[in-house]
Amino acid sequence: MSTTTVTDSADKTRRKTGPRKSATRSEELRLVIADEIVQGRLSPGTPLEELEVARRFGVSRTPVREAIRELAASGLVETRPHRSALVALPSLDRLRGMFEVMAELEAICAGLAAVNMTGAERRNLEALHETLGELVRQGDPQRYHEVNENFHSAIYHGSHNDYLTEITLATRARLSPFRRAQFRTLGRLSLSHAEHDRVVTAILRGEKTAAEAAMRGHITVVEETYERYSGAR
Amino acid sequence: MSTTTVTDSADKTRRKTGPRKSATRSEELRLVIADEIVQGRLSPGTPLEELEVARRFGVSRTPVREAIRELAASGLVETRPHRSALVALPSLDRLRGMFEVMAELEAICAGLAAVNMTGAERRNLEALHETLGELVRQGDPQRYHEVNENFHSAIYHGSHNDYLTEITLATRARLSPFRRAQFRTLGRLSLSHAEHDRVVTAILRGEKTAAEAAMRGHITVVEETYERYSGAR
DNA sequence: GATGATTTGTACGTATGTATA
DNA sequence: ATATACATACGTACAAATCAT
Repeated sequence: MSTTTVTDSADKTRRKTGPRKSATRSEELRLVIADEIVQGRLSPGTPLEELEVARRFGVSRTPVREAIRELAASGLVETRPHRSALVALPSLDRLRGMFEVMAELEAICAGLAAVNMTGAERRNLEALHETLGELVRQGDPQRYHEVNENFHSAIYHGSHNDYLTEITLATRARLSPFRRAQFRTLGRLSLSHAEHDRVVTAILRGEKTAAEAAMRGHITVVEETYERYSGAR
Repeated sequence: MSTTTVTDSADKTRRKTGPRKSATRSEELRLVIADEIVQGRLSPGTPLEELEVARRFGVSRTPVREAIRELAASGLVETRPHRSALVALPSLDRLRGMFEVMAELEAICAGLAAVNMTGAERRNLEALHETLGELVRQGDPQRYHEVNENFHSAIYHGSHNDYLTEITLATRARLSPFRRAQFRTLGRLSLSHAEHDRVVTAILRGEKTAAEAAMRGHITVVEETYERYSGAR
């Protein structure tokens, strides 16, 4: 039998409960696929065939097409007319450029955060930093990675510039498939934390230029870590 | 020169002639609508009804929907589920943030251009600068505006960082509907050129930091010009 | 607040373009 | 080189949501 009329559990009525599902299928697909790319469950270069994706999610090709269109515009996938979309696979040159921009964007965020963060935001940043210190001591790369994301996000938001925060998050998402191996070694973990310390100190003191420099250095080191693991291409 | 020229009869077959039309209707629509927004022919806040747009271009709703989706992802239009898309109308606060980011992005471009530009690129930048000087003397705001776009684009490309160039161009496009009144006064024209001079001098000398500072100052002044003309909102 | 009109969201069929034998 | 296979591009029909009255 065809899979039409999905029945989808008798609940068609409006449910205010539940984890805030997105209103349209396109949007839901976009979020799920983006997450799969960012989390690395879909590797760069993987083709996204409309029919295959549609079957996988039990929807028609239309919302799939629209989701892919938006993912392409946001840079997570690449499309060419009359050919299947692919999970984005930037050249090494382009990746270098993206890392360079990432360092500058994060530096700008840190500089603005040093000036604009509220007292509560500064205390929160300090707390995150201390948590990360604990995780270094415990040697937990997995959780370090998670809290590290929050640490950086806190600085983006601390800039009090929504547009800056958006493009920085977008760039981070596009780079995320290529920095997976970052915290494999404990040495890198502890070095990262030492660099964070310089960033936090500068921000808490309100020293804009120092915060920028510290963050720029931190991100550049991250890039070098990537280049070592990725090898030539 | 081709003498045949069959005067497009019912020509549905492949026509290699013509001004390189884009491959798909969606893409063509996206480019045309984006241009209308950037050029100011579609004002911020204008609704983009799918059927109306479809009729205007003589196509079905499908490619219109896809074009609008991509424009939304690039920030030129805003969409909300089950409601018509609108030409983007950012709050004044958000606009300030976007101008702030623009200044930083252009500063980064200028700094990298100072280091990375080739000899040919430097000569081309100098030539553009001289042309702009001519246009100031002639008092031609219209053409100044046009060449000014090329001047800034030349610096973006001079960074030799494609990703940086892309997000800078995208931000400029999103801001363009809000800096229309920039060169209304001759005083502004001549001031702009004086600022350019500092930028060009620093770039030609390869002085990264000076180029960044000069460009940052230039863009900030542009913002202030905007704020004066736009009024409170 | 309910109802009809309008507009968006999704499904599906067919045309068209691309790659491969 | 022509033909064939296959995926996307577009159009159309209908369902669902929003809005205007």
